[in-house]
Amino acid sequence: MTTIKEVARRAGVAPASVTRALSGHPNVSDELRQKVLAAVAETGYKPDLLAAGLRSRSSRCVGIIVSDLINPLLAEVVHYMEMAISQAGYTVLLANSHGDPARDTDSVHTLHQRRVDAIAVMCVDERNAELQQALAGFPGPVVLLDREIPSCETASAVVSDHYRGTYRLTEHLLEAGHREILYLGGLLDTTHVGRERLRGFQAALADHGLEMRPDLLRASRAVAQAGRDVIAELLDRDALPSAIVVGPNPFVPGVLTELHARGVRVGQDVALASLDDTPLAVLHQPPVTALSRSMDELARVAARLLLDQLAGSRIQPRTVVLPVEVQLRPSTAVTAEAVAQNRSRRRSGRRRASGDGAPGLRRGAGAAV
Amino acid sequence: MTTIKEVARRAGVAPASVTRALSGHPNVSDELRQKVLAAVAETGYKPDLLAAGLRSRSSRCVGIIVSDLINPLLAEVVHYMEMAISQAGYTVLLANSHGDPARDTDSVHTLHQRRVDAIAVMCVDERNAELQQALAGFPGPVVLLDREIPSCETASAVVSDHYRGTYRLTEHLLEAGHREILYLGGLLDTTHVGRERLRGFQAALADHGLEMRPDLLRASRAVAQAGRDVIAELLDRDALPSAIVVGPNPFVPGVLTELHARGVRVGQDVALASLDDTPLAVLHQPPVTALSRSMDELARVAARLLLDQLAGSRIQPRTVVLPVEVQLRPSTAVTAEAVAQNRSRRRSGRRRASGDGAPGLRRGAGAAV
DNA sequence: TTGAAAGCGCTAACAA
DNA sequence: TTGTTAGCGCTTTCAA
Repeated sequence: MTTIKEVARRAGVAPASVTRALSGHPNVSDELRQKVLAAVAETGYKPDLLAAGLRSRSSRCVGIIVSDLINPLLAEVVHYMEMAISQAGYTVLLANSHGDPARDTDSVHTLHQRRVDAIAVMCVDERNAELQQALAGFPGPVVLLDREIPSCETASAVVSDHYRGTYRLTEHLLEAGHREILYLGGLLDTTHVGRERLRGFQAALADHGLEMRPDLLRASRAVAQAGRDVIAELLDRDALPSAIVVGPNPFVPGVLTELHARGVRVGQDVALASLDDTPLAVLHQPPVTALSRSMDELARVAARLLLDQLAGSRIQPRTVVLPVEVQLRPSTAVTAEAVAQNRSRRRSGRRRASGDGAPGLRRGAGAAV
Repeated sequence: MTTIKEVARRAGVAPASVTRALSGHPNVSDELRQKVLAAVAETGYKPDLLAAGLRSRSSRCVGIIVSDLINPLLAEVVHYMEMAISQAGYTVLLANSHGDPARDTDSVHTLHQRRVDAIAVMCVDERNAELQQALAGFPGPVVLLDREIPSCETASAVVSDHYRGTYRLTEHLLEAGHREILYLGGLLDTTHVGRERLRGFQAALADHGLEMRPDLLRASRAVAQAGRDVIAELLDRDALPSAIVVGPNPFVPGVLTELHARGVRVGQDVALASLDDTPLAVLHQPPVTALSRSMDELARVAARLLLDQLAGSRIQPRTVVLPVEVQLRPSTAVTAEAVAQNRSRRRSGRRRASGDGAPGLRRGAGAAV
């Protein structure tokens, strides 16, 4: 590997002049620059960024901590953040927590040791005290994405307006007469997302004179099987409510799979709404009502915040709230009353044609409503 | 930030002894180790990995180049690779090419300059000469994922058996009597995936005495809109064939959207198969036949190859081929004959109820087959 | 088993 | 405008 010394020797100049010529230093003569560029071209010299970082005390790297890259929505955020970050001349160090809060903390330490200039955080558990401490000890700017850590005063945050989105989605169900609504969320209190969504759901219920029923509140890590299990269990107990609000997008396939398997018709025997929008929600028959938001925008705003702070503008850390849209689709175009009728009609239909293999609500699940 | 000097001073030992104590050097007395560990605990010392990397000539970082992280399948590979790599004590540098071949090359240079110990490559265009040259100039191990660069003798490769998978999928359609099959692929010759899939498709045709019809071969970058456009154009020309093979998963939503919009019933008015499996393919009504493979396994095998080479076992670079499964589903459970019948029945049906707004094949698309 | 010295490759600070 | 010198924080080498 050619070093700066070798280039300097060939060009007949000092190593520092090579640095200056290559880094666009203002006071460099054309002649010197020519000599240096020629020597660089000859040798194929590429500066060692490890050494440069050590000396200049800036690695020009940004760390991204993500709770679970297998979630396409989070992958999308990383995608767009990487775009903005690399465009600004920084390289991304990626740390994936795989749903384990301890890894969040480890990642901050590792990134710190690798001397990244800034960190973007989509952690598993924002309440984790060790994580908070590790972030507080990190010297550079920190931006949280859909997370909030009030204790961490050096951190900016970009969040979607999950409260408002979920409130309006729930309101839509309540206005269709639904009084028993299953809320199937991710971990409810580890992140801003989980917390605000549940808060929006509860507020909408309260404004319609309803309380959250503990038996209709389910939460678990955002893995597909969980969605399936919850629906299966409710159907087994003949306790499927007339409407379902399902949170993190990994649950959606599981919920739909189990409903199909049991012959429960979405949009007829149950109303279904998702708090994340996906191609599946759009293309399912019937299409599924969902909350949508721009992960692109989330990423761009977060990257801008980080890069501005890195560029030295002494911007105060701040919180940006981005809008969430309700995408109304046929899966919720059914009133509670219609759900009850559909279920009882199917029940009696099955009785008439008893013993046939046609799919239908098992064990008269409609009676539970 | 505490440095090794400060720790050494506190422990009353030499800096080199701190390194030895912390790095598990064999010849270190218990006493010295205790003193060092105490000083480390007191100060919260964390070694500067930039400096360590500079001196030891190994950054303990691995670069991953990915053509487009927004593709959930690629994100999944990155997810599992990161898992294996970080478990081995390495940190991942992520470089996303956003579909631009020039960025592939840039990324290799950047990662090289950042002194990563190895590179995993899912590039946009494996034929790119600059990329090949950049990879050849990289001193560490290189592993290609679903890519092949014969010229690069230092690179291992892990590929899925796209040829065999696509062959069998196509055979399945041919056996149902389909003779006009649209092949809607990604860029056909820039990667092993694209090339092998097309080769498998053509081989299956050839073995049934058919040639590839240029008007039934479409290719474009793997973005959603492309799928939609191709179907729209074919329907506009009344030229939709009886079966469709659609390649990269981003096309699938577009294809389905357009078919739905035009009232073409998948599995009745057209047979549809996808070369990538997704939750959408599984949960679509009717479910869509697709090729599936384990991205998890792909990633693990690739990571193992890289890490083994890093661990010094002088393994020859080699190519590993992983299996691809055909998931038969109802979307292809329709013969060419049935497609023709369905289309003409719908056509006459529409004629009887002419002028109504019901969805149906426009302009008698069935006649084209 | 431990310490002292050197130096990885670069850039900042200062001097010319 | 350019060169010289020093040193970022660590690990390696060599000597004790």
